Amino acid sequence: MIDELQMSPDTILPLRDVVFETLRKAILTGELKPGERLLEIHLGKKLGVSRTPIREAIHKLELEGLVTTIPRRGAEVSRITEKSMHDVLEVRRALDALCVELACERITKEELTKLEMACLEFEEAVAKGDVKMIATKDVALHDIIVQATGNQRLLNLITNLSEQMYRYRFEYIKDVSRHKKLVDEHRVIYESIRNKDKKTASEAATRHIDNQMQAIIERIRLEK
Amino acid sequence: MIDELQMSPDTILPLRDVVFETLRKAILTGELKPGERLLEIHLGKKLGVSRTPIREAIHKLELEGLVTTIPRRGAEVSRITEKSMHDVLEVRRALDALCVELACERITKEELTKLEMACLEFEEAVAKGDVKMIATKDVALHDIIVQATGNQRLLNLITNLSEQMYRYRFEYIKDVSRHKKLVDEHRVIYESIRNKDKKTASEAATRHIDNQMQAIIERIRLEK
DNA sequence: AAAAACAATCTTGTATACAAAATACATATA
DNA sequence: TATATGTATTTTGTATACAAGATTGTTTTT
Repeated sequence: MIDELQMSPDTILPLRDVVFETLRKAILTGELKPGERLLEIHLGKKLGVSRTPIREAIHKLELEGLVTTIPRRGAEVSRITEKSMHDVLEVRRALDALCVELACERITKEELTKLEMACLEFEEAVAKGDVKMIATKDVALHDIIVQATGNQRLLNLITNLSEQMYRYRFEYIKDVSRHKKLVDEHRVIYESIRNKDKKTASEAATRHIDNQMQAIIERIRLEK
Repeated sequence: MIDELQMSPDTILPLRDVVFETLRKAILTGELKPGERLLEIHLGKKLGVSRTPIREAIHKLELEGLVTTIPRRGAEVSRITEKSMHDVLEVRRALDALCVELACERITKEELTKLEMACLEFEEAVAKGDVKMIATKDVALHDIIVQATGNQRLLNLITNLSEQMYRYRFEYIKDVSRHKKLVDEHRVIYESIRNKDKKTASEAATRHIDNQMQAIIERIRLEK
């Protein structure tokens, strides 16, 4: 007899979710560009589904902030302005500071070990100079910290805010001269969390986002 | 000839938005109770519309966190747990602190005057002991501060988080013994924003939410 | 030639129909 | 009696049809 049997949960993912993920990815990777209109019939034909799941996916994307809709006119990919990105990063900075403070209080020994590992793996990626790997390891590291807060709502919000800056995630990594700074900042964050030193941790996290903000805003100005 | 003509924007509000507002209000006021199922045909009959706008409204509510849906089973009003409320308030506390800090930097003279007025009106309501009025003036006061940050994203997030605790908004006001504290806290917040004293302002804002948290969590424990 | 009026087309908003999955209840079986 | 099985009902998921508003281009008028 079988004691426990777990079925793969996404065997029959609803179409609307498939469409949502597809469009989301297309927007984040820049395949669908800011300002581009999202026509329901057109997308439906392209993806081989009816308008209904397309509509539902578009609405979900709207709530996530990735698309903007005008009544009786339809949806378009949200335009990114310097102001909107600044707004996002300003909030993100505060929430990241909150994250590390809460992590100081609540992180477990296991998570702390994982965090140290993530730091090392990040340094390794930097040593290799592999930009894609650096980005991946950076996300992994921050993920561990958010998880350690145990706050689901905080996790959701940070995930969403990160999404808004996805297109620019390489900007602050590409500049090799910043690499040492990045490694140092991660180390400070890790050590201050280990020492339960909230003040140092939150200052480091704030600086960390500040640096990214600078790089991203610079990039947006260039796009004009 | 007419130079400018502004049409009332909600003359032809889409049905889905009407339904959304209706359901939202019903949930916030407790007419629809946590755990209650939201059946599409049933709601459609009740509101005199088809399933389509109901579905779209439900999805929007889901993204706002007010309802939870299980695939192939449907939606129900989100259940409020002590943990989930704690998560919400923990984030809210940090964002409110951010708000007053940004307000210190960016508030205009006009907004500062409005804020002072709002403080006085709040005190007036407290003097009268009118709980409903106190709640209204409290919201108005905080609204001015969020507006003063000029950060649209922050405004959206705080609005959403406030929504999650709407049902409990009277809890910390009903207790008359807390009234003096509330008035004092508002005054400290106002004055420190005027003096551009970020530290004092953010500490006061944090305490302000902490007090609410205490009252609300207490209330939730009693409900069990 | 410029502005207004009109018509054709496109696109969203809403309703409805049908398919598939989940649930509940009754019946059969050990 | 407890468990399993089968069936009817309910409910969501998706497709499609139709109505109404928005857009565009053309024609008409001044």
